Amino acid sequence: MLIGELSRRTGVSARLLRYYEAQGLLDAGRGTNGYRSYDEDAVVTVRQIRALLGAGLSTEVIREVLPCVRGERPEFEWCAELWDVLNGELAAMDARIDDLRRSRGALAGFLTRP
Amino acid sequence: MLIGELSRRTGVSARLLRYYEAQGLLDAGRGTNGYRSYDEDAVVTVRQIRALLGAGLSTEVIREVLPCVRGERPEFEWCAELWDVLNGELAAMDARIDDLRRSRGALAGFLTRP
DNA sequence: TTTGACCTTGCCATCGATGTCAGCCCCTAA
DNA sequence: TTAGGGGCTGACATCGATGGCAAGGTCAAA
Repeated sequence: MLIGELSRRTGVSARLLRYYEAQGLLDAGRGTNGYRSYDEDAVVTVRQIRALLGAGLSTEVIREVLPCVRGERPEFEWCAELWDVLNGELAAMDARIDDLRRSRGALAGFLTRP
Repeated sequence: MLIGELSRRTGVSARLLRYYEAQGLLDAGRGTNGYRSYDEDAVVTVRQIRALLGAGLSTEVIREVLPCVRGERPEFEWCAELWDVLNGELAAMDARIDDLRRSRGALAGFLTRP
C-alpha cells in the first residue's frame, strides 16, 4: 500500500511515517516511481511504534527494541538485550517519577508553609 | 552589585540572570554606564527563582507567582491567585506522574508478557 | 597608555517528535 | 490534454532553559 493509505489506516501522519523510516524504525519498499510501498505488516509495526512511543521510549531506544518485539531474532537469544534495555528505561522512569514527586512536595510546601 | 558578583554569589550564570530579567523574573537597575546593578534582595530572588524552577515550574508560571512569594502584594489578597496557580501546577504534576506510571506499567508489560 | 577583567547586546545551537511549506514528479479520470 | 490528488525531498519552525561566541564599551590597576 502507499503511504497515504498506511497513514489513514494507522492515524499517523505521512510526515511521521517518513520520519520513522528515517529513524530506522519502519521499512518501506520503493515502486518503479519512487513511491514507498508498505506491506500489511507495516500496520502492525506502526502500531507497535506508537505504543512504545506512548510508553515514553525514544525512537533511538525503539530502534533497538523493535527487532525483538517483532520476533525477528532467534528465540533463544530473544529478550537478553531487550530485557536490559527495557529495564534501564524502567529505572529511568522510576527516577523521573521520584523527581516529579520531590518537586511536587517542594511545591506543596509553598502552599502550606505560609 | 554587578552581574558577575550576583552570579558568583548565587551560582547562576550571568547568561541566565539576563535571561531571567528578559523573562520578567528579576529586576535590575542600570548604572551610568549600561551595567546592571542589583541590590541585596536580588540574591534572595534568584534563590527563589531557582527553587521554583527546581520544583518544575516554568518561567511563565514563576512570573505570576513571584510577586506573591516576595510579599509584594497586600496581605489580604495574598495567596488567592497564587494558590490557584500552584494548585493547577500540582494537578498537572499529578497528571504527569500518573502518565509516567501508566507508561511504566505498559513497558513492564513488554517484559513480563512474553 | 596599555592591559586585562568585566560588562553590553544579539545571534546561533541544543534536544526530539511533529507540523508545514515549496517545488517538483507521477498517475488517472474526464 | 488537462486538472487534481498522490507522492517525493529538503528545509525550516516549534518549545524552553541554557550554553557559547563575537564585536564592542568601560573601568581600574600597572
